[in-house]
Amino acid sequence: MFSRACEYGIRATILIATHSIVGERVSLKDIARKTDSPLAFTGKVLQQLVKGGIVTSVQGVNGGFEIGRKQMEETRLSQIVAAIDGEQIFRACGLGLQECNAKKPCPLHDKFASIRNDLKTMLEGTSILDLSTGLKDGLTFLQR
Amino acid sequence: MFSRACEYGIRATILIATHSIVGERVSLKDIARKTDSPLAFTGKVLQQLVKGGIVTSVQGVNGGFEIGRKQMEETRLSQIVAAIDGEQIFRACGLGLQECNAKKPCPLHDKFASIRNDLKTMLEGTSILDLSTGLKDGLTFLQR
DNA sequence: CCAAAACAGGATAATTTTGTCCTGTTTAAA
DNA sequence: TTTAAACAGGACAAAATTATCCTGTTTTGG
Ligand code: FES
Ligand code: FES
Repeated sequence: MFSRACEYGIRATILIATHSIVGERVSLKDIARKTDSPLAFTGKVLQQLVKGGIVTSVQGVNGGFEIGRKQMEETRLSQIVAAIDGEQIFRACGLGLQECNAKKPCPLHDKFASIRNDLKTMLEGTSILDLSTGLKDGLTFLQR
Repeated sequence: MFSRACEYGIRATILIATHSIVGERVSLKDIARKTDSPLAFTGKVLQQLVKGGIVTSVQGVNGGFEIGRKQMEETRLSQIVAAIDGEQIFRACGLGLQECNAKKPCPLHDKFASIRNDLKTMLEGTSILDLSTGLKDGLTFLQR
C-alpha cells in the first residue's frame, strides 16, 4: 500500500508527536530503535519530512526532532503520505492506465475509485495527534 | 496499490476474457498491443497466471490464451492479485508492522483495517466476467 | 575553547522490481 | 514434411527502492 519509506516516516512522526506532547525531543537514534526502523534510511526520510514542514529538527547537543502542538493537530496523515510517496496513490488508476478518467474508465474504475476515495477521506480525516494519543496511553504500538 | 506486474496481469486477463466470450484466442503479441504493456514482461506474468489456473495457454499455430466461460464467471479479481502480488495486500499492517494484529494494533489499525477489508470484499466480489462485459460493449477501456 | 551529541547530505551498495533477449518446444497448416 | 506461429523458460540487463557509510556542520555543556 504505502512504500517502506512512507511507513517509516509515519511511524517516526507518530513517535515524535508522543514525545512532543510531553515536551521532549527525540533523536534519530531513539526513533530508529523505538520504531524498529533502519537508522540511516529513516534519517533520509526525516529529512524529507523536515523539508515538507511536517516535523522540525534541531541540531546540536540536546537536539532531535519535534512537532508543535498546533502542527500535530492540523497535519493530516495524507500530507505525510503525499510528502513521501506523492499524490499518485490518491489519483492513480487501479489497473495502471496512464490516468484515471471517469470519461474513459478502465473496467475497475467505479469500484476502485470508490475505495481509493474512502482511503483518501480517511487519511485526510486523521491527524498526527489522533494517532499519537493511543500510543501515549499504551493502547497502540509501533513495533511487532 | 498493485504492482505493475499485477496491473498487466489483470488487464491481460480481462482482454483474454473478452475474446473468449466470442470464442477467440488471443496471442501475447495482441495482448501486449491492446493493453499497452511490455510484451516479454507480460509473457512472464501470463506464465504465472497459467500456473495459477487463472487462464489457459495453447501452444503452436493458432495458439494463444483463453479462459473458459465458467472460469471467467467464477474467478475473482482477488485471485489474480493473490497469484501475482500474494496475499500480503489483504493482511499487511498499514504502517508496516510485522503483522497486523487487533490485539496489539498500530495507531492506524482500526481505520486502515476497515478500508483494507472493503478492498478485499470488492476484489472478492468482482469476477473476470464482470470486468469484461463493459469492455466488450465499448463502455470501458484498457488503454489511455 | 573543546569535546561530544546530533542532524544534513553526498556517495555508494544491496536488493527488488521491471524489462529484454534468446533458445527451445509445440502445433497446425501448406 | 517443412515451415511458421506461438508459448515456455533461462539468462541477463536496467531501473527503482531500500539501506549503509562517511564527512561536514551545528550546538551545548564542561
Ligand atoms: S480509470 Fe482505472 S481506476 Fe479510474
Ligand atoms: S496493526 Fe497496523 S493495520 Fe493492523
